[in-house]
Amino acid sequence: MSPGEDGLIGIPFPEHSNELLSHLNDQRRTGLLCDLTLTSHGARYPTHRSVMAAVSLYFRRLFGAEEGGGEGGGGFSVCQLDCVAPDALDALLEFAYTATLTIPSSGMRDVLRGAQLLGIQCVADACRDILGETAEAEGQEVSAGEQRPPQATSERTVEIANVVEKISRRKTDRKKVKKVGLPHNFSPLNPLPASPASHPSPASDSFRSLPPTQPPSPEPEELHPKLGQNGDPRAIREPGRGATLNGEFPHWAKERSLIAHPPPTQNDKLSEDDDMEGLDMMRSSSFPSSVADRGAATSVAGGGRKRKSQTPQQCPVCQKIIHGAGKLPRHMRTHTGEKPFQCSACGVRFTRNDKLKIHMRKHTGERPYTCSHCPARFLHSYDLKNHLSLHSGARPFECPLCHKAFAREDHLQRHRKGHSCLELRTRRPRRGPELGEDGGEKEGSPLSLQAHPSMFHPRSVLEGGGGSGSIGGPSLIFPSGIDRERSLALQALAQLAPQRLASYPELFLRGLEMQGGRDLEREDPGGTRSPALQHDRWADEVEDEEIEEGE
DNA sequence: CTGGGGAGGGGGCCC
DNA sequence: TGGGCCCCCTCCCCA
Repeated sequence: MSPGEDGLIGIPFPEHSNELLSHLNDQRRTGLLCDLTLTSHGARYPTHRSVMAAVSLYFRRLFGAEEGGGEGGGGFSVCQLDCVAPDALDALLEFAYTATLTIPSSGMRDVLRGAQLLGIQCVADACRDILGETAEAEGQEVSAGEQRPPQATSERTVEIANVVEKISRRKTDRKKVKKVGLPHNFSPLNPLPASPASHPSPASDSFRSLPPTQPPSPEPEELHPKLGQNGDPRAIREPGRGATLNGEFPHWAKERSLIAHPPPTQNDKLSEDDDMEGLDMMRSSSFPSSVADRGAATSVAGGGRKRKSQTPQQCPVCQKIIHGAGKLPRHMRTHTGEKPFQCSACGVRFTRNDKLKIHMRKHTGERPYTCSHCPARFLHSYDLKNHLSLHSGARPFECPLCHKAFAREDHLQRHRKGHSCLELRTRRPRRGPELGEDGGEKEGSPLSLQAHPSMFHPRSVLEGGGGSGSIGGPSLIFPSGIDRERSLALQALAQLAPQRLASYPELFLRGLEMQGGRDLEREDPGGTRSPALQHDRWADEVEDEEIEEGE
């Protein structure tokens, strides 16, 4: 084999990053190999310097300067971050190790503040979106220029101190998970804005002058760091070795060009060409989002990354292969529960605008599907199709057990599931392995109910608890109170389409709220709802019946 | 139990 | 590549 580039084979291990992160999180929780302790108001958080440097621009700069500056080979072991509320720091650490940000709405501002201070851009962006705030609004006061001199340090620190006090007062409602309101400009038939820039809500007073971390944007409201070299005067270095949150914030602007990405816009794709050091790191710490991404990952080693075709794409949550360009975001909404399309008449919300369009027919009275044999009109084409079978008298769907015929396949399914012919059902154990071989003879018949070996069998991340194939891996730790699947979905969405985080409030809160109700009921943890599984089981039953008839 | 309607979700086609 | 539109399938609910 030639040692040249042609001989290289890229074998992707898409779960590697997830497993790696998961193991690091385990180490963090057990204190294993922790070489850095973050403290905030007495709370201590063992962590890893490498992880923090990877996720936080602040720490990257801090440790980079530490090593480059020769401040000591051992480095800091304790970093006091009293300027970040303990809960927020906890949430940010959780994010760093799980790629999941789980916070109550009441703590959103604390986390935003912490993310800004620590230079965790994507978290800051997400929080800003949730709060309906724009970087522009926050930056109004500090828009004088990108290079605010360090003289601003003193006022900055005072503000931070005040802010932290406010944070402490607000912490009492830490546990209250409230639904964040939709953006004010949300309107029926008008999806949530795709860009946080379209959120006109001003930032809160206590927030305006915090050091911004918004990436460079063409808007004149571009923020600039206001925190001076002593960002937090109360942060003290512990005896011996310790670090304070200081020194590096003025350099945000310098490095921002490395991590920045344009504000989410319609064209905000994962532009691999951009040198998005920080964000790429964070993204890669999440999980593969699609088949295409896996392919892309294989070419990363070569330097320039190519974006392969997005079709088909694999759902990072349920692993399902989604066919069709642009269909994955649509599919992802089935996990996140995001319903950006709201009926202006009744307020019902939908995941898809075409569903909303059909729904609107109820209000407009439009029934475009008219029966040619009777005055019956229908909202759905499939209803008309079913209806026509009544005229024709066709009942192509026959129960293989009791031979009762139905005009609709779903009615046959219901019949089969019910007790109608339960007593006639299979009386022998399944013969699994032979199933696929016999299926062909029934192909094409509605009665066949044949198995489709090629059909995808979705693996529910909720079932079994094993989750070895799920994105986060079995050891990913998700805080109680948030649905695991939706947590994964949120991660995936953040990675797939950052611009869609404009609708993050809905997503996030769906994730927090979804603990029951119809949606969960419909998720069918047992997987029985999977069409493929259903067909397989039916095929088994039909096969059994055939055997019995043969006997 | 059955017929019918509404809705959720996936895929194909097109722009 | 993403979104709109449509068709299809499936499930749930109601009368």
